[in-house]
Amino acid sequence: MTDVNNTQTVSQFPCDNCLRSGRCLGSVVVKAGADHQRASEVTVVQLQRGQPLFRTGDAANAVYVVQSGALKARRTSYEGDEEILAFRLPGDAIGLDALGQRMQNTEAVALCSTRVCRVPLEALHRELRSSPEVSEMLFDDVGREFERLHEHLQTERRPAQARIAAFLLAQLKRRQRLFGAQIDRFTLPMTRVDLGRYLALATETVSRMFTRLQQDGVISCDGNAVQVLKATALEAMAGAGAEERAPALAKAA
Amino acid sequence: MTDVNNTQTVSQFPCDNCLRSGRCLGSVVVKAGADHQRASEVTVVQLQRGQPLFRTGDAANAVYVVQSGALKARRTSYEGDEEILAFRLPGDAIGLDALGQRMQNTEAVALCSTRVCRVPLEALHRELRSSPEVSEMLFDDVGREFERLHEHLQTERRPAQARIAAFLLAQLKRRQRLFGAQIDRFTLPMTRVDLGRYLALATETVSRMFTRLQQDGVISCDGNAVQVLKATALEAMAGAGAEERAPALAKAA
DNA sequence: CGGGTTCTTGAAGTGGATCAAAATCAGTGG
DNA sequence: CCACTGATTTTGATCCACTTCAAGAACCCG
Repeated sequence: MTDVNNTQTVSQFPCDNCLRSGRCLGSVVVKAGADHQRASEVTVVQLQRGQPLFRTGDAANAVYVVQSGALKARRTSYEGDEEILAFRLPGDAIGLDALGQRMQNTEAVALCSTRVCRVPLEALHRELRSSPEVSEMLFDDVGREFERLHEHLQTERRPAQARIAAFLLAQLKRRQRLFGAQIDRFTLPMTRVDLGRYLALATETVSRMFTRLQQDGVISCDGNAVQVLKATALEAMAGAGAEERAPALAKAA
Repeated sequence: MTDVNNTQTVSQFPCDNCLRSGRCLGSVVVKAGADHQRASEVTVVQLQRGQPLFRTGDAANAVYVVQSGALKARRTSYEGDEEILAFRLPGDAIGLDALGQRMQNTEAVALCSTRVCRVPLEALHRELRSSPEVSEMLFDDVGREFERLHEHLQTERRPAQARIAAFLLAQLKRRQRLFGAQIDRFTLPMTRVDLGRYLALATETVSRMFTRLQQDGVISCDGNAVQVLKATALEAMAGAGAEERAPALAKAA
């Protein structure tokens, strides 16, 4: 099956190959439907790097949950260039911001090969009335997204170094939650440019901050592969901003 | 009736004295309840200037709708000072961001004498299942709030002048929608300090921008009473930022 | 191996923060 | 009605974090 956008609809059993099976909005809707002997209209969409899940202005007739891969939620600024509002990782809901809207006013683009679960609004509305689990899960996701936006707003008001530190920490914790392990290395799915557009920093500044974090021995990284060496130092920077930098700065002559 | 916080619960018929009667989340919940012969648990709360509707950490067991007056939604930044996430005017919902949460992670404080409609989450959940109007209205409010946050995020990435212009325009349009008339003057319920904390600008910068807007003849204002003289100029500034300022700048020697 | 992105590094310019201080305003009580 | 106190606002001068501009360097892919 292929839809207008050349996106692939993969399976009729959306949760079959999903890491988060049973713990996402999609799955509770599927389950609620099944309880009433309804065929699920929830489908899986496969995207390639750079491919949009939807564009600004598209009819907002579904919400989505990321199964694997990563996407960015973007907008176009007044000056005409890209602004990134969020990165979406497995388990994240997409499109909640269009709940009351007719149209999408953001654009969701895959950062790499990505699999997404599509939940039609119609099904969501219907199961919302039949199952308290659905409304609970929806409220959870909505609340989490508000919380993330509030945090992000706060982050953007802090100095560059703190923004990067906060971002890396968030990524780290996100992966740890996702894999349930104490990992310390991961690969960022987004470019420095994307990161700048998410954190409201010039690309050059992002780059400089990465360099600095490496010099200070807080992280080590090769391209987008990052290893966090001193999580506590990151936390300190994310919290405390630029008041005081790490002690390791006696090196220039 | 008086509750723990010294807030006054005023009436058993919450919509009686409300300008927005019938066009808000509270009223559809009341209506849905009434349809099932249920006594409404929706109540009205009266607040004085400076009085909190709820504090960070309070149990999140209700959402609210402003009937009259104004509030600010605040948080404490890492540095310990106030950050303002939103101003709430009549018709606005408060507390949607805590939908999936147990606790409030913001604080809502009245900016002046204010009347708020309290909708217990329990009632909301219940009527959500009985009435599609409720879920529709809720989704509307949630979507609008996401949209506002996205806009705000974009606004904060723009130069100071554009932020102030965008803010004033938003206020103007808000009042026009509220009163259904083409008004051009209104009184801001918040101080310059509050405004700075909302727009992520130093108070001094806010003040300077107001001065400049007056010098350029775009607005005229006496304290918090603002009159918009050239709405189109405001729009241009909100859109175009500081690339080019109004022509009237040949005055310094 | 060429040609495009993406990333890094350096030097210079600037918007807004910060510091400092005066001016205005809002109560409050004599 | 006015003097007094504290909060809010305004204005000026200085400073700095980040942007912008400019150029390499590294990477990636056909």
